[in-house]
Amino acid sequence: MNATDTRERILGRMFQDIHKNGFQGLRADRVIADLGITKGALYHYFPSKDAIGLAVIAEIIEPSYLAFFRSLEQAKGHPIDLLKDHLQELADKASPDDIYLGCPLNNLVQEMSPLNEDFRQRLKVVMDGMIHYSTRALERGVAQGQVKADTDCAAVASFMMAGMEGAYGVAKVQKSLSSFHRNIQQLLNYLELFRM
Amino acid sequence: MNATDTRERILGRMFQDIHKNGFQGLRADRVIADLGITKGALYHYFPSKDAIGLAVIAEIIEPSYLAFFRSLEQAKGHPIDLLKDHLQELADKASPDDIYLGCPLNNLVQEMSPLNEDFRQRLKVVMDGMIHYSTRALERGVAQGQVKADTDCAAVASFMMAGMEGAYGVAKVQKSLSSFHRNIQQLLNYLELFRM
DNA sequence: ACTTGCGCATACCAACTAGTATGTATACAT
DNA sequence: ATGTATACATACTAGTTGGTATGCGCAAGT
Repeated sequence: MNATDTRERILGRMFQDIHKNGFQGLRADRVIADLGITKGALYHYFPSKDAIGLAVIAEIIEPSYLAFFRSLEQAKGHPIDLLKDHLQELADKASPDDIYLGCPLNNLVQEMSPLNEDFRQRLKVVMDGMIHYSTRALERGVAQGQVKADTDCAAVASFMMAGMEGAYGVAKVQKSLSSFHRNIQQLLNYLELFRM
Repeated sequence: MNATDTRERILGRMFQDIHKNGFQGLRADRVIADLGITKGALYHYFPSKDAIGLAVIAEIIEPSYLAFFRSLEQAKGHPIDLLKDHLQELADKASPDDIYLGCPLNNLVQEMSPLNEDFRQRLKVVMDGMIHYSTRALERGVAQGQVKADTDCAAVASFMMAGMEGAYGVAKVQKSLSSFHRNIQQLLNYLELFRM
């Protein structure tokens, strides 16, 4: 096993532990014991606990969340359909555990935004990115006559994220996958309003 | 100062500290030092840290959140207007700090639902209550011809909560009051769809 | 062969943190 | 007056937690 493997193994488990317990609930000792490594390895790769959290955001959360939204730039098709399909896919792929543990991005936003400005700015980059690419997709739709001309694309894109995160939150406290599906369905209905 | 005063002073500060730092970030020592009392007083009223959190939910969060939604049972007026007015009031009254720290209910939901089943169930009671009373208000609206007959009242009520919580979350990471207003406005537009 | 630096392991610590054991002043009932 | 419960204060502890200091094997460059 080479060096990058160890680093990525650490990050992967840290992500999982943060997902379950939150960043403040993350116990580095627990994770490294679980991985069968020691503090020497951990602090060889990361100078502090905060650095671990920021690396998880930058190297795991941001790429996975932005991948789809970046792809909108090159995507063919009706932007409303593209966005709806993505939400539908999120709903279809969501396991009970995904719902129970919640959206990793949303969890960290709720927990860390008021506590650590570095975290907030990193998380904001992800959120702003998702909104930005969605906005642009809708604007192209307007230009191409696929989306109603009077649509406030930025507002719709922003509310799509809000609805998505809110759907995760409500489903999380209710521990209910069907609740998530119902709320995503309502969000899909909302998006449909802006189709030309 | 009598006994109930002390207990309520403790709960109030605990609520504030949880609001800022989360339950896992709550430091009882910090709060009691701030209040000028000692551990003797704290553990006289609460057997454990968990008990403090549950008391905060039951005695502070639940009453304040459910007050409006319970009032819907007796309220006169168009249910869509009642719900919209409440959301508008939330938006109008929200201070930058309210946005920065987020919705206390939502914060606890995100943090504690996967970690502590007692917390989750307490929080679920609040959330279910809000949805329940909103659903009933919409259903009365259907019966009175104020709300479209084919409305899935429970789904709309549920999504209203999701949209509200999501609006808090997006605004929180963006640290932006105007973001909150924009998203609430979109939620108001959504609700308007169901007016007869 | 010898140094250098990487990739860890071991041992340790200081600070914290929830919780406890015990004492005590005051109010109130008897 | 005396017992009793309430409402705290003081002092302490056990367990944890992030972080550090140090050492060591090994691979690669010279």
